Amino acid sequence: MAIVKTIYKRLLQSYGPQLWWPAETEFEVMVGAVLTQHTSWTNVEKSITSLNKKNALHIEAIMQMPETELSTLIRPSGFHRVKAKTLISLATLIHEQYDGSVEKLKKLPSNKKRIILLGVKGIGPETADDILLYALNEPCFVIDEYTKRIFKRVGKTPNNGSYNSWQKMLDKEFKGSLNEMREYHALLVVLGKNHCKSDPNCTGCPLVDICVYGSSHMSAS
DNA sequence: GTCCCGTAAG
DNA sequence: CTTACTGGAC
Repeated sequence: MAIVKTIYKRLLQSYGPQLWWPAETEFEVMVGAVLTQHTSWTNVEKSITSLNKKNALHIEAIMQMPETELSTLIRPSGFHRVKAKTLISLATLIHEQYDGSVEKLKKLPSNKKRIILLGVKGIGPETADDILLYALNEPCFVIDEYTKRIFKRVGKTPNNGSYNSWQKMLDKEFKGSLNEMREYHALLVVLGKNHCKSDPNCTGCPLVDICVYGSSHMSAS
């Protein structure tokens, strides 16, 4: 079986369904996707909690909130000034162009949705794909640092290292349902946190035997 | 001091 | 390509 499918099966078997994204609403998924940029999820949770306490985890509240107040609320997530601008731009876009309805956004063709998201300053390809996958029901491969690191070590790398070439390579080899695409990204993140860190910990990794890096780093120890 | 589910700007 | 953006956990 092709390596990309094999890895999915292994990870699902090892870790079970992850049922991502952890959020109450689709807009909350979007907020979380922005806040978790280069930031650990535990810090994002602090921000989400603060926003919830202010009853501010919805489009109108974010849109109307003074930038300084919002940036204070999301402080634990880091890059808070930049991220506050991004969240206000995103909320304003949905409010003004789509009647404040995520459902309207969702109904647009997938390529258009992606272009719209990428048009928001502060939303790049990874965040756009997170939002497409977990908020707008659009199956796609999210290419984050974990994904690249894991597939590089396993021995599966695209011709050039661009975001698009990674995505094309993986989308081509794994045509999954929406739910499977959601699970795959979640499972790769779990593997990245548990084993495939920048300083790798191959002991107990469910992929050691099929990983180029893992195979050459387990014998000696 | 290093690492977090990055992005924009120079 | 490099650097700025930022704070919290370990």
